[in-house]
Amino acid sequence: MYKIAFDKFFTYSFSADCVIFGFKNGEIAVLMIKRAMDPFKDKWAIPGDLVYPDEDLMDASKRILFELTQLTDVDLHQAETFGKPNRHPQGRVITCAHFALLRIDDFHPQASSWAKKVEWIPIHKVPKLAFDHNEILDSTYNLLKQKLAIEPVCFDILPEKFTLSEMQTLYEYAFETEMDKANFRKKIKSIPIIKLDEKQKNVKHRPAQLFSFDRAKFNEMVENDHYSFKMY
Amino acid sequence: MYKIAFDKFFTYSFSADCVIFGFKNGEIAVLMIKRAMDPFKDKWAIPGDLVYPDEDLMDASKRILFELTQLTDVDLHQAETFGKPNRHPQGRVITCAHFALLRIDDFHPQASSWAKKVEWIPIHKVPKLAFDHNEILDSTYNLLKQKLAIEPVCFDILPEKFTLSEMQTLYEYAFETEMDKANFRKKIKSIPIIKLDEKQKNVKHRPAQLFSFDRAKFNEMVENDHYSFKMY
DNA sequence: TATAATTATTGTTAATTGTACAATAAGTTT
DNA sequence: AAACTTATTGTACAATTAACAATAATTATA
Repeated sequence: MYKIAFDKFFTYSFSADCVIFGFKNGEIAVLMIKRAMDPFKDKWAIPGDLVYPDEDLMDASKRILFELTQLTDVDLHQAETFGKPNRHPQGRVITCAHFALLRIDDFHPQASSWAKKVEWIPIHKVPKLAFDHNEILDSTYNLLKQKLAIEPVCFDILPEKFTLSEMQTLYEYAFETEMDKANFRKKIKSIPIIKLDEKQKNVKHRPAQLFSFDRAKFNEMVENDHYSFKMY
Repeated sequence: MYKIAFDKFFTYSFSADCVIFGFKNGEIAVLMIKRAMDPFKDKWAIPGDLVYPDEDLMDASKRILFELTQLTDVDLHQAETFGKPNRHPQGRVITCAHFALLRIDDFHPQASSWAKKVEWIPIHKVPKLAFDHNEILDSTYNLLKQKLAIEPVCFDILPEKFTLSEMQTLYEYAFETEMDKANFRKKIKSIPIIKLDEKQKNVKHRPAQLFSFDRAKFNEMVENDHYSFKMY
């Protein structure tokens, strides 16, 4: 087998990046940190750092996300791996992107370690980022859109109690298309959601009915009936 | 940043694996090599090896595939990355799986380097493999099935000239479901395929019409009409 | 208090697509 | 020539989608 070159620092290392998506004010946003150190000091970046030599990738992602943003209990999934030899100015770093969807209101990220700031940035307002992080973000956002079409991940990013209009707005934002209200409701008829005894509050118009996702029923349906989630 | 440990060979290295799919005799098959060296000597494995420190991931995949099987001009795509700390008995090796679909009849793999044998093995007859390669194969095959549902990749794996029954058989095999012939033909009506002036030969029954995929038309349709490929 | 404005929710119809199954066609084998 | 096998086309009905109309429940305003 090929021997790694031992005479240079950083010749061959591996990192994990965590692309965290949320939904707020009708926009999908991504959690970014401002770097407190070089390279790319003061630039916005996706939270990420090197994986320890004996550490599992997923464990590393969770540790790194916690170190930089203090977030815990985030359900991460693997995305694309980026390995251009020159993507890191200080040496060869191959990085494996991970992503998660979470309810912004239920989490309270705080900058720590070498992260100077943490902030939710709407996906369409993300500036030029450190390293190849714009490319990583694009790839991962595409993956998110694909997931939204075939898995019930919208309920990971919507509030626990949501209105049908909020759900529709999420899909309209992600798919960049306007949908008919009546038809949207018919389209989602087969998804098991629970009509709550609660309505929207503090809105300047007729308050909408609140719903929540019936995950147990959904899992049961998938097992029994070959139900498959489809939104597009 | 974390420093990689320099005092052990193999502490931290990176490999690329190439999962090559083909379609023959009504079965999806995968190209496997028999290992000529330890660890897992004489076991079947997915072609793969270490990435050079200054080599791009995709370049590495192509080089490695060529070194082990002599295949060139294979269109590889990235799949999942596997990074359990103990997945390689000799040290930490993170591997990035890649996959390709090709027309078996157009390629002639030959074992070379430390590959003792190369062989197409039907996906449902794959034995216990070296390392975590069964897991890698499963993950990549799932990706293939997902692609078959939403992209016209079936035409990469079917012969250049194919019959509609062959196409149906491929989908029936991948989705593990029987389909109605008449309805299958209606379902694919919107996919641009060219009816050739040629029929099947050397069959013991009425020969079927041959078709080929009209990729130019397909690309045009995607651009103009928001056409989207859907098979499920 | 009535009316306008806004958003939520439900309904109606026609067009499209999917499903089940029948019928016919074109070859090969006996 | 008849039987057999597979290819190909057609038909009728069900289910889904899409466009658009209508109604309901609130809040804001005159």
